[in-house]
Amino acid sequence: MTVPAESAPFGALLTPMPMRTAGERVAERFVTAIALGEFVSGQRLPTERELAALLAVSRTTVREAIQRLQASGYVRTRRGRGGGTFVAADLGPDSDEMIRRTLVPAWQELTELLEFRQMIERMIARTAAERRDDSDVAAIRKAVEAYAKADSRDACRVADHALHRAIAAATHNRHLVDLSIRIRRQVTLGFDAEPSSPEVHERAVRQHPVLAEAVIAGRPDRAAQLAAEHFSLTEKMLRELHARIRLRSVQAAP
Amino acid sequence: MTVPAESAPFGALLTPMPMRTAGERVAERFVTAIALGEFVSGQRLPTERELAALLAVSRTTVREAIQRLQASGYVRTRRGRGGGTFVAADLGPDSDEMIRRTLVPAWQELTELLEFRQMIERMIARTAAERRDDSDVAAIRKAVEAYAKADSRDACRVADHALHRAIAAATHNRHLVDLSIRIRRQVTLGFDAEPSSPEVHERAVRQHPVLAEAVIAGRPDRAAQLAAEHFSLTEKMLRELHARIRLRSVQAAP
DNA sequence: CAAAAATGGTCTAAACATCAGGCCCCTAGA
DNA sequence: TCTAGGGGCCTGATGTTTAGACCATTTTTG
Repeated sequence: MTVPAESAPFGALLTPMPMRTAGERVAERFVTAIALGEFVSGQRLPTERELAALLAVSRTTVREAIQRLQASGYVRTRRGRGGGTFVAADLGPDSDEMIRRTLVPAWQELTELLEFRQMIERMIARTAAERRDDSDVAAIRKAVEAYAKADSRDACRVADHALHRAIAAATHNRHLVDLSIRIRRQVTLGFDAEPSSPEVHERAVRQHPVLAEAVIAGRPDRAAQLAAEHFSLTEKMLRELHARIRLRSVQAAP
Repeated sequence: MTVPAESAPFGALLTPMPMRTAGERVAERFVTAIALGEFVSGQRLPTERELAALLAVSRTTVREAIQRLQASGYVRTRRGRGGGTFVAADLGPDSDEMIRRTLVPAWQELTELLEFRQMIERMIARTAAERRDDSDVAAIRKAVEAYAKADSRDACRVADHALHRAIAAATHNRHLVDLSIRIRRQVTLGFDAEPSSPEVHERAVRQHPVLAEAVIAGRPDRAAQLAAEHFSLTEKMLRELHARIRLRSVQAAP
């Protein structure tokens, strides 16, 4: 097999180097953090000067990132003493009308996304159950306890994220962890956080320790099964929400 | 567990942003590509002007990268007509040492990436076998035929890509398709081709139609199994490279 | 009430990165 | 010898990032 130097030697083979600016990358990091609940609604971010120091970047760059976040509505800033940059309290759609505008066009997309997540998380649970070591077990146990203690909605969200992240970390594969986070971010931004209802929350509360125990006990098949069930919750809720909205929509516009 | 707002309020989110220049990143890409055998010893790289166009980067940047590669001894350049940049023909006794210096820090990363791909592609194959419809089958058949007809190395790459993409498409989930493509890009570090050797290619040629048939026949478990085997090839190559380097290192420094 | 303090907002000058393009020099092959 | 195809080099323009000073606004404090 000779190498033809003419046909398409490297034509389709070399890919452009992505060149994003520091400001873009910083902003992206924050969007992810906010979507994941690392910063809860209303929370104040560190001051621009602190952020600059922590991120090892100039204040100008930090400001560029923050301005992007403002423009996208993720944060608001207040000036003066006691001011700062705050995570927007009213992230995402809250009225049915907004939900319809935001959600319905993306219905197919969201369905695929949630299905995708279910498959990925299933795989993560299985792999974690196969590979977890003592420190993973400790981290998962800690996360389960934290989840049990969470009371507010934000706290739940944070604890939920922490738990699933601990499980993902037990796979010892950074890409699985990143993918899990990325999907979660996408799901979160698609709604206002995860859609939640009392019964969903209740089921989640029951399922979490069971899933965690399956991972800890090293039972891959069971963990995978439980994860699949667990992550079907959101999809179920979404279907219900969709049905409800369509119903109201029909009622409202005869 | 309350969130201590003082001790370690933020996780990995507020760590320094790495800031590498374009030249550095381009050079890294080449080092990895050379180490994985994408460019064989003595092979001529595209001209600087071509690379600039392909990588969507200025010639200055390409030159900076090439100068780094020269300084590290990976490539030599010859001027004048018929000249160009050539992968060092005698990646001599020091070459493994150099490769190790550049690559070993990324070794864990590469291993995880390939492992990740294996898991994802396995899932894709299984899902495709479960969901393929008639048009998917037609597309896969067509891709298999095209692959059989491919003679040149480049044609093989293109056909390989097309085949795996057709299988991914049969999952009917856009995210799986995107992820598959993204991983492929990452694995080949922008060279849209696998690190290859004759025996790897031979095995791939044998495995492709079998995998395709399993998907077409709707045998999820078998398809998953075959995909896992198929995508272990690259990982195997990497392991061998790793072993070789470690061996020489031990021999050289008793 | 007035001053101080803490914050975001603005500006400037400099260093650095990147780019586009032209021109020079070197060399194999016609 | 001449020429085409390659790397080597230079310049000027533009964008990015930085450090730092200073301004504006608000809360707290004396």
